[in-house]
Amino acid sequence: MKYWLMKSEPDEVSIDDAVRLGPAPWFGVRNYQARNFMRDQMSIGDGVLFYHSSCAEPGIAGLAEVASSAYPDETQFDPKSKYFDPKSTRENPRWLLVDVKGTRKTRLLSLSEMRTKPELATMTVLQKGSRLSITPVTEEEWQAVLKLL
DNA sequence: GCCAACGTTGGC
DNA sequence: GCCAACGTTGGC
Repeated sequence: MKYWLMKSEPDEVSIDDAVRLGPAPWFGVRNYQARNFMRDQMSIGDGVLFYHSSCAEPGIAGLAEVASSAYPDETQFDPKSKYFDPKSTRENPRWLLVDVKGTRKTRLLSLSEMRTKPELATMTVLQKGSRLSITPVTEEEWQAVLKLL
């Protein structure tokens, strides 16, 4: 059992959407490190901190869990999608994803509040220059976040 | 809209 | 394989 923080723009998919939809493909990741986490390290049932980014109040907005193993992201094959990748083929797909199931909306633990908590200071998402949309969360960090929600 | 930080691309 | 140029992320 591992833990993760996954960023989503609430204008695209919010925690409300994720809870309502149930298990849904986490499409659109186009970064190799983030892809590799999904491909190599995620397992069904892993805990996910659902983070709202690029919005008025960025922060952790709810909880979710990994709901599938990795499989190809269909949007890479769709020329009409903004995630289309002309260099990818069905025989050798470049981009994989997992299904993520929103489990519950929580209070918003804002980025600014997170920065005030010493017990969260080790979180990758808080490190300077960190931009990855998927980052691992330690057991200690996970427990510390849960206590604050 | 700005810009720091980081990732990717492509010429050599 | 290096690295400059360019693109993207994402908070502010």
